[in-house]
Amino acid sequence: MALEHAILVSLAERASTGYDLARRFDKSIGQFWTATHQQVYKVLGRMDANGWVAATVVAQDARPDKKVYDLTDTGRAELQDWLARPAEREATRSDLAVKIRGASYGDPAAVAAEVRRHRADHAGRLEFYLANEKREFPDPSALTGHRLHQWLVLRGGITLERGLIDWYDEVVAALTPSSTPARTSEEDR
Amino acid sequence: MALEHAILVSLAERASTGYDLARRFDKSIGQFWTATHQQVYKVLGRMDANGWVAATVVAQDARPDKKVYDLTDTGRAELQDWLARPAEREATRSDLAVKIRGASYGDPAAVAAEVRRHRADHAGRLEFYLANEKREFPDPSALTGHRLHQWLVLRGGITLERGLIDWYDEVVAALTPSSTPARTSEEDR
DNA sequence: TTCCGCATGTAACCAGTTACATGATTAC
DNA sequence: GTAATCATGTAACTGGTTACATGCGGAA
Repeated sequence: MALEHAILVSLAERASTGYDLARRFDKSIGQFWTATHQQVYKVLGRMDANGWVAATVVAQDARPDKKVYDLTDTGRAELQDWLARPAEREATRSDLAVKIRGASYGDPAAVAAEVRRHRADHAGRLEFYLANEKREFPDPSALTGHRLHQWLVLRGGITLERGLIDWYDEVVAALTPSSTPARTSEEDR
Repeated sequence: MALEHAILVSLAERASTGYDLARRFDKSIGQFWTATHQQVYKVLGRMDANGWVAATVVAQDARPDKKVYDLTDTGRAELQDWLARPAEREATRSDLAVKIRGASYGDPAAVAAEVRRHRADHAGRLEFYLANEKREFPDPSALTGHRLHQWLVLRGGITLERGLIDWYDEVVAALTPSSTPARTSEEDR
């Protein structure tokens, strides 16, 4: 039950339409919280009914009308309150880890290949984050306020991606019968 | 839809009761997949109906009867098949990250305190994993087969916990106005 | 006597996913 | 012509959580 709060944070940064929120959940915020547009609209409706957000209908030409949502005072108070409440430790769920654990009940080489595929995927994502960091936060030491906090979350993404990549490398090395003990290239670090 | 498969892996390692499976999901397997006993019983029922597992009722004295589940050939085939299928990239969800991102809309110091709390929690968990590793896998280079795979998953847990701790340290440092620039102790590394 | 471990479940609920639906404009 | 972008939604379903329920035996 935290999509509500992720939306509150997102709207605190900038008033937006459901459509736009959904897109933002594919990008920066989506690093640690994702949502489809359907889910966003549903929750936004509930939040509106609760008085946490309010919509302004904006007519556009050559475009469908849109509802721009913004926080109400109640919403802002709820956000503040939520920030002070303790957060649950989040349950990590990983299909791939379960597959690694079960590798000997199938074909370990196939599992290794799958790990390699995920390794590449995460390497790409890491590169994307690093490029973002360079572009958006060229001078981290000068950051304060919400820009600093945004950067910190990006740092989290970077650190976790690096961890995953390291781990996947370890797994691939252990699962590959290595006729050549040469390691995979490190070009992403 | 992967609790099924986590259970298949768990049962491949050892036939067990639902109760026992649920407990194991709090421990080793639970590192990357958790489940309550209610959920386990429900899924186990479905798997039984599907013919993936079969139960043997064992009467006990001074204890309630129990149903010991084991894989059927169909279940084993399904497990093998699943291991060869590609795994989805798992969506990371973190309340705490959302709070960090939104810190300036509340009290950043309170968020920092919360991060510190999680830091301690993960440090404890890391210690637990490291102790496990020492106890259960004293000589990793000698490992093969499913013991190797179990160790690899434990390694993943260790790597990810370390990453989280590093990140939390970075966040705490950035969020704390640091009259004393002394870092928090490193006793967990 | 009170709590913990063993052992199994049902029922209600909630969050999130997938499929389906509409409709205009703009870029290739 | 065809796909992508903007823009909003409904409906059915699924996976998982929370609350509730039962009952014995042994340890503190």
